[in-house]
Amino acid sequence: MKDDARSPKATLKEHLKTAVLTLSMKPGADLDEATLSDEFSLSRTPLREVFRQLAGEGYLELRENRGARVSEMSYTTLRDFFLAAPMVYGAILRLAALNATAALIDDLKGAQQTFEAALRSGSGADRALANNRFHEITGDMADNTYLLPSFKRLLIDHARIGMTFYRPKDQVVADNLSVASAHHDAIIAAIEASDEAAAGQLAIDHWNLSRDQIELFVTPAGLDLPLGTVAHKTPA
Amino acid sequence: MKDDARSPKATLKEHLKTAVLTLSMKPGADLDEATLSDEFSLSRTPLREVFRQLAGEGYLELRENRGARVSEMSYTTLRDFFLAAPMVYGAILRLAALNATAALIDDLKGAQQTFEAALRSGSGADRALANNRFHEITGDMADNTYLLPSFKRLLIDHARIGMTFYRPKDQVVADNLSVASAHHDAIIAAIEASDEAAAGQLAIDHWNLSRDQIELFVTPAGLDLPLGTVAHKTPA
DNA sequence: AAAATACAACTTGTATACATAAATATTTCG
DNA sequence: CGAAATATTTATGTATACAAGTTGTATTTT
Repeated sequence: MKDDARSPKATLKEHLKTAVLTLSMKPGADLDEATLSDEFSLSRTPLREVFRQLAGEGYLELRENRGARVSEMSYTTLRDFFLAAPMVYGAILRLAALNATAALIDDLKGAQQTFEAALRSGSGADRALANNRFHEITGDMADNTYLLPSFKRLLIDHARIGMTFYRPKDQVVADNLSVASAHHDAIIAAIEASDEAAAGQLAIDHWNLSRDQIELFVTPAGLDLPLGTVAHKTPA
Repeated sequence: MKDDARSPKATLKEHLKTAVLTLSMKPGADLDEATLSDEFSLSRTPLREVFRQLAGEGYLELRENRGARVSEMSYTTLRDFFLAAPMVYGAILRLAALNATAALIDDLKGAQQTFEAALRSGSGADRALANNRFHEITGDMADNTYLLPSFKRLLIDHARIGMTFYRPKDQVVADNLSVASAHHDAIIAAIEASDEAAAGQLAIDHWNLSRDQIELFVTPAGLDLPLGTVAHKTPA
């Protein structure tokens, strides 16, 4: 299924993937066949095939006689995610260090430049997409049929988690992002040097950073307000 | 997509999965839409949707304008497989030991009984399917969205590798199978006791057994025949 | 005789019309 | 009024017809 990038089908697929990753379509949101069919000038038959394919890749969920919706994120998601991610990503980066080709290393450097550009001047969505692209390439480098399916699902929710727990005004968050960018550079170096052990360790470090950021978000420092300031509704 | 088990669509899906797992459809084999459409009294539209879904799960591969074929197994398959399998299966069994419900433990025991019955009197395909079912249940127990996709792909090729490297006449193979069955019993015990460490170790042991059996198959003892027995073509 | 090209048969992709199931609004009756 | 039953509407599932692309074969050309 290597779609021509210009076909309406490929356009739709790209659009939906981006929308899911950037949360512009929220988890659980319903997809209407008729509407999308109109918007992308595509009949329902190929549209539904795209749904099924994206469901297979983990972007959507299909329910019998009830259409498609964006994959849910529940409160067990984060736990499942951080259980699986270090292991899978560690394996991916070790294999990437062993198997990377010169061409893919170039791609990875390009993706990192795009990521840095997005850090400086892009939107949150731009940053999430660029980061996603960077990691996808490491997956290509690892080139293991059996690890990729889980890795790609992790990347989907990695992007969505990043979008969820990002607060642009927060200095700590900004600092974390530049650390993440430094990680990317170190990952490139380890892969280029075929340094399997370093690559594996960087995977762990990278996820620890993500987890720290989420902890900051979930358990913030309490607001410093005296009790008793809650507004009461005036009786009619 | 919880299909009614009686719907022609579900029947087709079941049939194709089984055929792929048991090698009754060989890796790389082409699937003809018209023929299958006839055989399962289903029009091409839903049939193609099933193709796409099975492609998402790793049973089939779709190629633009060239229909579907059964997923290939290449030279690198075995290597990729044994790289990923111990890690993923180890994680699955550890999580299964932590999360298994009583209902699923019952299911697992039932699957193991079916497997033993197949060992005694079933065909190679029966055995592969029963074994596949057993491991699928451990995946359900682990209940981690991110690990399951890779695990399920591993199970597909585990079944196919088992079918490929099985020789019914060989005593060593038969012995290995009864060891495998003993592993299953030990796995059930570890899960029931919530013994995470034991479960993880059993995963390793189980794959080592598989790998040994394949080595036996790939590098057999040479045939003991003298040189010089090659027949020459008589000149005309 | 070998290569190139044009044609024909077949396969896949898409659109549309129809069938069926779910959701919603309406009516009926307690 | 309110709850249940029923009609209406809307959305999903399937079949079929047609369009577009691919493959194999026959013919032509060198």
